[in-house]
Amino acid sequence: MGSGRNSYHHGDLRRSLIDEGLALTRSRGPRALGLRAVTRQVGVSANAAYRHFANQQALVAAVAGEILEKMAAQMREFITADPSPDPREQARHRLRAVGLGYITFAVSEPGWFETAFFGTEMSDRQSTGSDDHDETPERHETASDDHDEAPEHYDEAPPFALLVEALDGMVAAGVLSAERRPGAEWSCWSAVHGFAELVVHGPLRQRESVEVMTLAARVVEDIIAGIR
Amino acid sequence: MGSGRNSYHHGDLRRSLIDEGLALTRSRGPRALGLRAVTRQVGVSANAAYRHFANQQALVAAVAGEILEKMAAQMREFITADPSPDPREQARHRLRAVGLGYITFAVSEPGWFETAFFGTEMSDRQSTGSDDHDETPERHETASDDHDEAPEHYDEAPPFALLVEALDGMVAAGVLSAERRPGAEWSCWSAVHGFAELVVHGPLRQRESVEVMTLAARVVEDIIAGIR
DNA sequence: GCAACATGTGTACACTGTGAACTTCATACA
DNA sequence: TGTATGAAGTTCACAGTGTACACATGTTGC
Repeated sequence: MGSGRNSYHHGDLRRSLIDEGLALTRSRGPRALGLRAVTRQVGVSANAAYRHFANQQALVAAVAGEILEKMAAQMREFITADPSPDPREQARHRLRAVGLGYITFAVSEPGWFETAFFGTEMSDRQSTGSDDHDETPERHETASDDHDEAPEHYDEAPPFALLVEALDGMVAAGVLSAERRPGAEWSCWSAVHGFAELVVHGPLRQRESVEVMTLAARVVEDIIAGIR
Repeated sequence: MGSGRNSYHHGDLRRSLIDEGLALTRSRGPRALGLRAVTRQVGVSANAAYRHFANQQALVAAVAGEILEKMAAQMREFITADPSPDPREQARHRLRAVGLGYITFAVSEPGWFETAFFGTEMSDRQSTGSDDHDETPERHETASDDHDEAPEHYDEAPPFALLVEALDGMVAAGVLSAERRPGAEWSCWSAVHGFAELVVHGPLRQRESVEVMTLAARVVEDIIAGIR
């Protein structure tokens, strides 16, 4: 059948829940992504979500995954063709675009950014807090019964892959020496992610976005110069 | 009288709540800092906390403030006297120590680090979510415009002040040019905070701490080289 | 047509933060 | 020496949360 919801069964509830999760987090961040809130919005009972997600965290992880895809897509748009014929300058431009694209996404979609990187942390269940100290042996990852589900693998996330590509391109173009290549992703990722973090819930929060992007350009420039 | 709790009144409940908050967040992060959990641990009713804090966020903010003090203290310990007589090298060493001290704190006290920078975000109340029409009966507004509540001033936080000091020292020592000084704090803060973030809930989470500190040294070196 | 199965509903429970009214105690003042 | 006052802690209540369990409903293979 089509994706209508004219009857008892919904059609594609999983898709609808994720879509509504995207809408909620876009405007109000990860704390708006309650299990009851999402199901209420879709017009379905709260427990219906458990047919498609092991728990709330799994829903958040699924939404976060789609946000990371959107982020990578916007970053790719950011990497337009470079007018410069010099491959050295092209490689540098590409790396710059990766960094600025990352930050641009965080600035223009703070709710999504927050959800992608801190969403699952926000929705943790409590653990009784009994007085004797426990070592918290949690780590129950719900075994990922479904196909997708890559909740915490930032290092496999599409934006990270773009960064790695750009850095490899730097080496290929001869702008970055091979022995300084390993570890460079952590410097770049740290600077760019840290800056986004400062914008989203740090001291740069209420600054004008043009001022923010000026500072962002400085940060990106500095870290590219720093990895050498 | 002393700080005993032998009678109906507690003595210094505010202090005890913060101390217990520090203990809880140290081992289990900001999500363990529930209002009921803290008061239960102290042995007092839940609403007793409201005599000392406007709400849960205020408690978290108070705990976060004390953590930032501890962080700055550990960073200051990290800045030991430099054997080098060269003031240029001293200034650089100082900046390096600020960065590595910051990261070291995050690595050795992840629960505290998370609480200091993300604690208040974790405990936000929801707002009904029905963007349709609201027929909520009269809602008495608490109108708490009265007392301040400034929980988010990272840029006035002690660790940030240490960074600014170190950068000014770089200029004074002639290692950093005056016209590249403005904005340099954002580059450094971004790189260091971003790296700490990757360690605390990013892809570097379960790496050995010696390996983490090796990578940290690289990041700090890169960003110092980058600001020029 | 009917069993098996997947999907959505209803009820219930243990939690949470917080408001309002009540109780206890320490202290200033007659 | 009382006694009013007010700060500090208690109890009760309420709305809201995630989720476990039993049940209802619709789809699909035989």
